[in-house]
Amino acid sequence: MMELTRKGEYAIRGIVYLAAQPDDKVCLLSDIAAAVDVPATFLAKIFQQFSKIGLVKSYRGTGGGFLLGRLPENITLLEVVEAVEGPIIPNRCVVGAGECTRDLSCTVHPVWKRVQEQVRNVLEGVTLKDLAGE
Amino acid sequence: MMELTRKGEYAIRGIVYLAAQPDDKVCLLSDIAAAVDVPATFLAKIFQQFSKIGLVKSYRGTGGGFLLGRLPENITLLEVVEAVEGPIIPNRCVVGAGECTRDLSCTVHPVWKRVQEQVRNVLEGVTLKDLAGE
DNA sequence: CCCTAACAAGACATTTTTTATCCTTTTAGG
DNA sequence: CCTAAAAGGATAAAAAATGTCTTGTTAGGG
Repeated sequence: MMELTRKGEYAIRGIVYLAAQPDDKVCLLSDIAAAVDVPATFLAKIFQQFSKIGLVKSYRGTGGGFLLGRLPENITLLEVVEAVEGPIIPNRCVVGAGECTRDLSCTVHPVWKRVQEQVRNVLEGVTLKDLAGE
Repeated sequence: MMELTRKGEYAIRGIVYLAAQPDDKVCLLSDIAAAVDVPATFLAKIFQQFSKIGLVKSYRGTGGGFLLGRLPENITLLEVVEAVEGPIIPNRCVVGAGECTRDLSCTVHPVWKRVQEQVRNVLEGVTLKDLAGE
């Protein structure tokens, strides 16, 4: 339970690799994929998602590639994970009122809410700088 | 991400229902299923898992059915969830040494470990008595 | 202006997991 | 024995995860 998918793992590996590169080095997708051992086509999809929300910047054409959208210390693990896995929702109930028909009587509800908060807290407290190790 | 499956939801609903019953009332699976709005055949599988590890007791034949294996205050939500969803493992790495080849270099590892602990803590702090409301 | 390098985007295919259902077997009571 | 009820195994349908392929777009360099 609560397992990160491959996609999530790949996403983290890929962006942590970027974070570990010299500041404005532009990296080829193919190089990143090879370095972190992820299928290049799959990683492409992941980085496209990152690109859309500005987690990474991308350049096309000759000399193109990827680099981090912000400073590593300003990108949290939470952002990375939620970017590819969607919001952290341990239970459908947590989403919001109305989604859970047994809303009022549902005593489990607040428990999942707490789980959600705890997890988010941990992930929010870790930046790519931490993960890249300086 | 981190979403409980239907099975998990059903499991909780089912066993919380049991916990809310008078102490040694034996409940029919069909009644429980109807009450908590879960397919009876599916709930049967879930309760079989519960039964194997003693979370519930079952009796066959006429007058048979299910009741809680222990007092509601002695069964934690963690047990219930792990019984049907397996151990709480946010990331394959956390399982143990050797499972993750990039073990040593994996800076993400300890983060997931912390997530795991936080989640387990929350779920362990809630009992079926809490959930059944008295 | 064209050719090539590189990412973007969408459609498609495969595999695994989830979500069931059904049938047969076992156990127990009456 | 006959019926009630759970146990267990096999199977099936649907959804999600995982990956691939093809085509489009953008940019640089001769």
